Amino acid sequence: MGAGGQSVTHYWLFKSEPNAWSWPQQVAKGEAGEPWSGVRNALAQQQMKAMQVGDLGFFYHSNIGKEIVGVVEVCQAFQPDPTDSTQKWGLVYVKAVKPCPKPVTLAQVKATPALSNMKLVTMSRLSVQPVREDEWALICQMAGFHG
DNA sequence: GCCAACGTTGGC
DNA sequence: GCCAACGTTGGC
Repeated sequence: MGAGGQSVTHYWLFKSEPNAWSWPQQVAKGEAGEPWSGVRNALAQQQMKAMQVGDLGFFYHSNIGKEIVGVVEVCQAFQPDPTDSTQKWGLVYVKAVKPCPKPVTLAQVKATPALSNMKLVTMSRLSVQPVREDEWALICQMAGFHG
């Protein structure tokens, strides 16, 4: 990638309460993926607008678990959210890529100085967040991924 | 179950 | 257009 600079993969983090939508449910959707509907926050919305097919994201369980449990890939770009009658909000589709061999907990993230600027720490209520490339690489290591 | 953070709403 | 009140999210 990189030639022309427009196919660079960007990294994200999607939060979900496992009560409402869990990693196993996401995995069960397979290649078809799942519309990430219901986001009603302008900042989170901006992130989804900026996403491109092929971008990767962490799947984070909020409230219960409080850990990054897997990796998802954006498989459909930003489009209107059919659950929104005001036509104001949109969504992207994400599909499960792989589970984390070792889930990375919020406590671990907070205990890691290099991750202390993550939105997960500094803007804990933002449900869709950008992740820097160096943060992505480090968390992948911590999660037990190689390469 | 509590509380802090923060976005949204509505009165002025 | 400001700001107080309120609701929601999410960590603890």
